[in-house]
This record gives sequence, C-alpha cells and structure tokens, in this order.
Amino acid sequence: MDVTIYDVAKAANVSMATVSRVMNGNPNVKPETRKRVQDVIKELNYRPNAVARGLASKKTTTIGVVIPDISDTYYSELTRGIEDVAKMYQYNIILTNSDKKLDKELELINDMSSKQVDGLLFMGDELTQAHRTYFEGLKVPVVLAGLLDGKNEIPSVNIDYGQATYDSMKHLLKAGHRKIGLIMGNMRQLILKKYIIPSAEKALSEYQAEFMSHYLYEGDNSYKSGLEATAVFLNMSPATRPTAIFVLNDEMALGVIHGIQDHGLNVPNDFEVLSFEDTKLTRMVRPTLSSVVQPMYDIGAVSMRLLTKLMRKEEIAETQILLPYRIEFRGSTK
Amino acid sequence: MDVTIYDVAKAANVSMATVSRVMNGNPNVKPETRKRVQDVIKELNYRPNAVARGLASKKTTTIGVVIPDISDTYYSELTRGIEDVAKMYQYNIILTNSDKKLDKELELINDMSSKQVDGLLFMGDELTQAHRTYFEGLKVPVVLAGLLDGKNEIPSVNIDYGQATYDSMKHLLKAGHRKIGLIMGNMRQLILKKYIIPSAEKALSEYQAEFMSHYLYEGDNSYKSGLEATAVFLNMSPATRPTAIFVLNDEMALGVIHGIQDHGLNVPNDFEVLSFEDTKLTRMVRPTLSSVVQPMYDIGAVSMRLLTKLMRKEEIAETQILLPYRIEFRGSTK
DNA sequence: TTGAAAGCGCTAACAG
DNA sequence: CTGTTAGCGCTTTCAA
Repeated sequence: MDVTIYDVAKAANVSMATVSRVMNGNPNVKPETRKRVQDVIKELNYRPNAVARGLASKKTTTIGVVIPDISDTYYSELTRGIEDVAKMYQYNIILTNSDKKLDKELELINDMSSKQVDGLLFMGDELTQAHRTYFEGLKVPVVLAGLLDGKNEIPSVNIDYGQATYDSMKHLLKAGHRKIGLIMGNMRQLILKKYIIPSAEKALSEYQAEFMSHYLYEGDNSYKSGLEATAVFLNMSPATRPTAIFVLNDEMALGVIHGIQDHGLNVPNDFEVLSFEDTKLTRMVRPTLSSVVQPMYDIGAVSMRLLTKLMRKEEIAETQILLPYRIEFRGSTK
Repeated sequence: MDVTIYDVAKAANVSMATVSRVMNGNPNVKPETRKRVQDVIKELNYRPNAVARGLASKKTTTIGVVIPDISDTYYSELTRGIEDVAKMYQYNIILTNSDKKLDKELELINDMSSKQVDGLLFMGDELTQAHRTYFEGLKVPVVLAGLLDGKNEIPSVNIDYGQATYDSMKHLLKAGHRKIGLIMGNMRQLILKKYIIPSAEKALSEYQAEFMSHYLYEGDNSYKSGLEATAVFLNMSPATRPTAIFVLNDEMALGVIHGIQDHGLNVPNDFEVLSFEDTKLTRMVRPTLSSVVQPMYDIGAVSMRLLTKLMRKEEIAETQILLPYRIEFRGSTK
C-alpha cells in the first residue's frame, strides 16, 4: 500500500537505518547520502507512519487535552492557545470534552493513556485524589490550565485569582460602593473558596463594609443566570440592594447589564458592573463591559509550553505559574 | 513497564491470541476462558496499547478534524457536535486550526495522513483541486462540514443556504422593505456566489426591487466590521439607504445593531436586522437578534455520523446532506 | 475453541 | 558513516 521506509531504503540504495537517520535529522549521515535519500523521499512522496514510529520510539508526539466544554468561549480560546504552541513544537492534540463530570474525566484520562499521549493538559473544576491517582497511572507529564492543585504538586498555569478579586473589589470600594453584589459561576470550587471569597472579604473589611451573604449569588456561568441574579438583587429595597456588581464571567455579566436595563435602570449610573473574564463579549454590549482580563489564550499557550519542557525533562524553575492580569475599564464602570 | 497483552496471557494461562479475542469481543472463546481472562484483565488493570493496535490493525480509531479556528463560536459548537458523536462511536479526534490558509490546510491533511487517522472531517472556506488531491492521498473517508463540494463528489453536511437566503429576503420584502442591505462575511466563496447572492437576487426581483451593489458590504465576520458596514449605510441619505439589513453572521449583526443605536436610531423601527447563524449571541443583545438558525451542533454531529458510516463502508443513501433550518424571529425584526 | 507465528513500519542499540 | 538486527504490543491468518 503506502510507501514505507523500506521502499525508500531500496530506492536510495541504503539501509532503513540510514533513512531513519535522515528523517530524524541525525547528523551521522554523509551529506551526499543524505541528499540522495532526501531526493528519493521527495520523489516517492514518503511520509513516515507516525503509528509505527510511536510504537518503536514510545513517543507519539500527541498530547491529550481534557476540557469541560469546547463550545464555551473561555475554553475554546484557551484551546486555541494550546494548539498553536503544540503545533509550534510539532505536537498534535487529542481533544475531548468532560462536561466537568468526574467519572467522565477519569475515563478520558484512561483513554489518553491507551492512546499513549506524551503529555496531558487538564482543565476542570476541581482536582480530587482520584485525579491524582489517574494522573500517576498515565506516567507522562500533566499540566493544569486555569485550575489549581491544592497541594501544589501538579504543575499549573493560572492568574492570581485572589489578587485580581482584591483589586476589583478595592476599585469598587474606592468608588464609594459599600454594597457589592458578587455573582459566582460554577467556577473551580477551590479557587472560589480559597481565593475569591477570602479576598473579597478582605477588601470589604478594609473599608468596614460587611460581607453579606445575601449579596452572594450562585450562578452557573450562563447569560440567563446573570439575568436571574439581577432579578434577585433588584427585588431588594433600593436602600439595601447592591450598587455595584462583581460577576465572575462575561456571559453572566451581560445578563446582569441587560437585567438592569430591562428594569429601566442604568449601567453604570445606577449599578456599576465589573466582570472577570474578558472574552470578546465585553465589547459586544452597550455599555461595554469592564472586566478583569484573564488571558485565556496565554494560559493555554503557556501551559502547553510548560508541558513541552516537562516532556523534554528540561529544568523548570517554577511549575506553579501565575500569569499577569489587568483590569480593563470600559463603559459598565464609571 | 506497563502491563501488556503478554502479561495477561501468562497470568490467565492462555495465549495472547485469546486475550486479543476477548478484548475484541470475538465470539470464538469459551465462556469460562473469557471469564478467566476478563478477571485477569481487571486484576492487572490491563489497558491495550492503542498505538500497537493501530499498527497491527491499520485502524487508529482516531479521526482528524481540520477547522479554521476553534475560538470562533461557529466552529466550536460544530466541533462539540463532532466530538460527542465521535465519542459515542469510540473515536478520538485530533483537532487542528487552519486559519483558512490553503498551505496550512494541505499540510494539516498530510499530518493527519501520517497519524493514520481513520477519517477526516474538514471545514474551511473553499475547496480547491489541491484539496481533492490531498484528500485522495489520505485514502480514508472525508466529510465536509458546513462546506460544499462544487463537484458534489465529497460527502458533505450543510443547510440549504440558497433557500434560507431566499426565505429571509422574502420575509423582509413582504414586510415592505425594498432597500435591503446585505452584509457578507468571509463565508465560503462558493456558497456566497452560487447560493446566497443569486437567491437574494431572485427574491428581490420577484418584488421588482433592484439588486444594488452599494447595498452589498463585504465584512469579515467580526463585530467591528458590522459596525463599519452600518457606518457606510448610515452615511447614505435617508431616502436611499437600506431600511433592513440581512447579515451573514451573528457577531457582525451585533455590530450592526449597536452601530444603528449609536447613531440614535432604533432597531427594529428604523432598521430591521436579520442574521444568519444563531449562536447564543442572538439572545445576548437588546433587542434580541432574529436569525436564520444554522444548526451548528447538528451539522457537526451529522458529519461525524456520516463519517462513521463511510469508515465502516456502510451503504449510504445520500452523501450530500442538507439539514433543515428555520428562522427565529426575535426583537430585531418587527 | 485455542495457539503459534508472522508481520504492521519504524527506532535504536550494536557492530563494523 | 552505515548496515544488521532485535524488538515495540498488538492483530490476524493458519493449523491444530
């Protein structure tokens, strides 16, 4: 069927080993021989069989990507970053969606193991002991993207969620707000509990503002839940309801803005709204949405870069990477 | 290192062939033997090496997905459909972005060939002879998703773009509009030239409305280009400018709505806006966006389903599939 | 119903 | 600098 390394060897009058050397850029080949082999390769349009290669070398140049949902903008931008860097280093990615279901996640990790991936990039909500066990079974490097390992064992790439939250709250507090609604998404629980909420509390307390549980709303990252959260807040009396809202993702934030406007109120005059994601959606609303900029593409790209280093067993200075973030102020804040 | 089929064979006191049979559900195994082997498999936590399997069987249970850009909602929803069905049939997908660059696309097709994928799902703007040649080199089935083969040779899944355009224009014409702006994206050229434009012309002519080239704007699918297109239209005198705008994707349509509103005009009273995509963005604007519903997820899912049939060499009644569409009327039309 | 054995196409010692 | 050879872990005849 297809042309194999053997065909090339025969046509070039060398052994398969030499062809293999040429293919792999091994320097121990006489220039003339190399040239001759390369000519034959071109002529026969030989392309090595990656599967055979993988079996012989135990390297597939394929990495597994386990993601909650590729149709979610957050993850698709992240994935784009992953794939770009993977391509740069000649890796392919096997992509699969977990929907954040633990059993699915574990099964997918096993699938990746069968496929003999050289590394795994994992995204999800939470990291359990089961994950750690399965990762170990993989026997290849794993990097978490946008997800923290509570034990700081598994390499990961994130932003400093706590600091970003603190800065955001601080900004709203400085602007005079004391009643600040906080709409959470189905965000990584650990991040929420360990970083977001404590940091929000800290900022509030510095301004003698109380952390009120009825200003906390648990959304699910959807536009609709932003709308719903707003309804809850607007239902409070004007004296007690929040005057600013900090939302943990853009879709919900859009829901919040529209929810407020649907009630005949104004953003940012009646309510300031600040988001925590910064997809292109931020520029697709009126007023445009202010947001903490989470560099999704970069998180993906840096994760993949880190993974390549791990796979090549290079020395790594720091495996718990925090990328810089900033806050982009647009129309939804004053 | 890892437990192999040989370890299982030894532990179960059978030959590797028998273990292989058990793994592959071959019925020619005595129930007791099967049971014994299965027990050992579980006990040893044996998972077959997919790479070795691929080499021996020439089937990798992996399919290639070549897509313009995974961070584009249109494609990410489509990809989700692909992956869900792939998983259902035990296939993994190798995902890669082409950015619609011809040379990249061809190179990626070759990469997929090296990786020995069992099939290919291709998305892009245009299908050239070069594509056809590379597809043939692959020697595995190929399905086009959201892309038509002008020669009707390569299986594909789409909606009837011409009919959808005709219906849309007809709706606007019936509503009394005679000056209708048409904002094109960087859509598949063939589809544009062969289906969209002729169908728009047809509808217009049926209402004695002329097809005016200055009502045609070439956008690039971005929000910004929607804004720009609107500026062009609004620059025309109120007597000659369009009163309705048909836009070929949602992001641009959002730009159009905001462009109009930024000029102090009203949607749908001053301008009706109709889009052609129907991502969740349609519900994330005020007024909400009316749109032709392109079932992206379904296009992906059906493409993948078709590909599985092709890979199994099943009989296929129709390889040029057109999925049903509908128009969802929301706030941007009267 | 089972086993033996020959590959699948390539890499990687090892020897020369 | 180049060739020989032994696998990589599995599937798949072919015989028994």
